Amino acid sequence: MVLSIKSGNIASVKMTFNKPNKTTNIKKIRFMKAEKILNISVDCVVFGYDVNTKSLNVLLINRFLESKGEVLVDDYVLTGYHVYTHETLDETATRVLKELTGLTNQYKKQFKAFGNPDRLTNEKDLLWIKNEEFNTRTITIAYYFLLKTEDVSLNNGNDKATWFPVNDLPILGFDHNTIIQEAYEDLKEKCLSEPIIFKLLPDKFTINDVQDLYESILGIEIDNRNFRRKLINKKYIIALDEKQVGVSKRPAQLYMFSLDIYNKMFQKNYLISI
Amino acid sequence: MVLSIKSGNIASVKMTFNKPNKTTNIKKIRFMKAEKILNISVDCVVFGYDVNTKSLNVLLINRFLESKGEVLVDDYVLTGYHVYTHETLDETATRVLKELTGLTNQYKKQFKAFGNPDRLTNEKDLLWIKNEEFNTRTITIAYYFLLKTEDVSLNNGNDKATWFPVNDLPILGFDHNTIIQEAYEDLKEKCLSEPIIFKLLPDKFTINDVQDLYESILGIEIDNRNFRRKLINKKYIIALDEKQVGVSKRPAQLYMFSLDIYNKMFQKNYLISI
DNA sequence: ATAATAAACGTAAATATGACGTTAATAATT
DNA sequence: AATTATTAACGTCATATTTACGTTTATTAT
Repeated sequence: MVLSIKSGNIASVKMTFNKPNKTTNIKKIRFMKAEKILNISVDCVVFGYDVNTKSLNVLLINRFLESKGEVLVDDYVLTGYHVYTHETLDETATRVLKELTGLTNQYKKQFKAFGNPDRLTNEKDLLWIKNEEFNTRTITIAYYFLLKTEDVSLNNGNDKATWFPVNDLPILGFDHNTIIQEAYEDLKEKCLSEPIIFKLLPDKFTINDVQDLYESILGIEIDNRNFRRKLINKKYIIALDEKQVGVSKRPAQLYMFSLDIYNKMFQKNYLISI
Repeated sequence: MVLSIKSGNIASVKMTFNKPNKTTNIKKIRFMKAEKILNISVDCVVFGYDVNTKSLNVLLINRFLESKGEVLVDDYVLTGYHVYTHETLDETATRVLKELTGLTNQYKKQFKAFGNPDRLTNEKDLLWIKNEEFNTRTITIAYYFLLKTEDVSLNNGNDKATWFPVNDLPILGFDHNTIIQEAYEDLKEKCLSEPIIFKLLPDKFTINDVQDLYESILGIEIDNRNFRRKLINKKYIIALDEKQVGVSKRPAQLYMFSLDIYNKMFQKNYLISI
């Protein structure tokens, strides 16, 4: 959306941002008695994996602010919004994702709160905040989502959302580079011990797809023969009666992941590995 | 401390709580220009291990509120306080621990934010909040600390702090049972892959001390012979020229943990165990 | 038919784990 | 001074897992 606003110290302002537009928002507030908590927000690191380009991406939105023909701010930030008084933190995160992508029921994890007093105090952030209704001393609860890049259509028009490879991010507004970095660290760790890798892959995948994804996330090389054996032996990795189509070499066997079987088989092992 | 306060709907109130008393606090605010953020707090789960009784404990403080001779609230809660505008979340946690125990430089971890709209809405909580300066819609950033029970002297007089075994907690105020439960789950997980166990033990310990602690935390039995072999083979578990003293059976070898050696040896292994 | 390519399978050594039996050292007791 | 009780500490073997490679097979393109 593009808005013309008069507010703060800046006389005439054009700005774009990922949030419900003012009119809709006011209606919503009157109807649901929703009130934003002005110093508490949720920011979402949306990880999307592109199985074709083998790229782990983060969804960012353009933060654009112009006054009297001068571009004041033009960079990228995470998607996020204030917590409403009536909702849980999880609900805020779910709402934010839905408003940006239309998606619900994606894997989501609250991984850390960021609350340094100086987290919103660089020059561009201050310019931006002047035109927003929020507090400089805002604490944000950060979540990350895991989904498939292909599930998100970026043709919604209004939101200037763009995928960036997680290893090739621009300098972001606020403390959002830090937030992504910490989300990524958490993802690296968690994908080793929980089957969340499959949240990033299509329902039908090849063993090599899984390996490529692990290599993308972890930045390492894995021996294909050992990896293949390991995965195939898992009861919850199920070979389908299907093979790849449209490939110009020997087509690979397709598999699926069964969360049901995983959960039934799962038993905490207390292996101490320090 | 014991305070007599007139505020809210309750005419004459006696209350005790773990926080800087009003006078000190106001002075501090004037001097440092400290201002509490009224809807953001930090709560601390202080885990303390008692190597003698082999008990993993949580430090709780008594929440007591009396009006006209009637006891309105008399239960336990975690220690916590509002975040000041000038401080980071980590600093808040450090401050809260120091005010309760006098301790600094203890292992600390931010593990989750709790922000359900109904988290402070049971009867006792509402009574309590009436006499406090904070918002019913408060979000708390929860930390846990790992230390030795013996390092905390509870004879400070004012604070009614008490150790409770983590597996035998009373019903707590606010959502503090939930918070402790989640801290405990995080601790269970983390102690398997990081050498944080040693934060709970004295500098000099026996192999059996470590095993007992693991068994306390995880609630499992471990084969002593296999566990011993495993630990002794670690380069960073260093045998000292000392043995236990004052035991009435064969005294055990004392060991120490070298974080230096651990860090030098440490290299991330990307073992995929899903 | 043949070549090129990637998928898929195989093998052996090294390492780690789990289950259990045995020995050694010390303090208390006689 | 010898004996006993008790806990610390060491040892062994079978099995499972990991690592490091070599080999075969199926498919498409030529």
